[in-house]
Amino acid sequence: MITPPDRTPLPREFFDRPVLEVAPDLLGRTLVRTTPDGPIAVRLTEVEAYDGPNDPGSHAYRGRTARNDVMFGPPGHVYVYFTYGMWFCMNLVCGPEGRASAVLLRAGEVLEGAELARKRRLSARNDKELAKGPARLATALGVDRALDGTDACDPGETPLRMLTGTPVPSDQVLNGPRTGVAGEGGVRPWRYWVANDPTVSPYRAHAPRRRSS
DNA sequence: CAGTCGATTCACT
DNA sequence: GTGAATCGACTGA
Repeated sequence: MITPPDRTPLPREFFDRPVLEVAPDLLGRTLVRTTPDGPIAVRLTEVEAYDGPNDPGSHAYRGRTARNDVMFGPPGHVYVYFTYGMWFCMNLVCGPEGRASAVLLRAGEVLEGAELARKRRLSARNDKELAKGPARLATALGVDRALDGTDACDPGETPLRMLTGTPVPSDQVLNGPRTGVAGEGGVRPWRYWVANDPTVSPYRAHAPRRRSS
């Protein structure tokens, strides 16, 4: 249940800060996806920071391309990418504009619209797994490339909005190496999660794939 | 223009 | 714990 004070949209200034400041501050916030069937609301419990120009793990590390274009735009917009041939993951762009930094939304607790999320996440064995992992989160919310570039700060009838929610006190925020990131970029401790939260995804190191033939 | 591999998930052993 | 699924963005020739 979301109470009125927590329904306030996060202002753009919230995202117009260094990504390492924004990432932990997003924990406990509410992400709302509006669909024709109704809203789905998620409390964020796990995120990862990607800092464009300095970060070998970032999609923006090698410059602007058609795919990562949104990362180079204004803060507060949603960057959605397609990966492993079947999944989508979503990020929120941080400031300053043009730096191409963003926060990957990795997991959350479904607060509202669980019936809708379950229909999209048939393999989930319980509700804790509905949004436990970045692609699962996007799937549960019905987020795909059509939402790439959406302004999450727009107070109007946007399909996706970030609300104030209930920020997590910093003594309940843990951090560590990023999940699945190759090379030296992986060791940066820029993954943040809520301590002892059952919806946080398990850590996995980057797994290099065997060559075919 | 072909080769490589990914900010992952799921089914199985 | 291991491997398959699946496709398109990016790279380098």
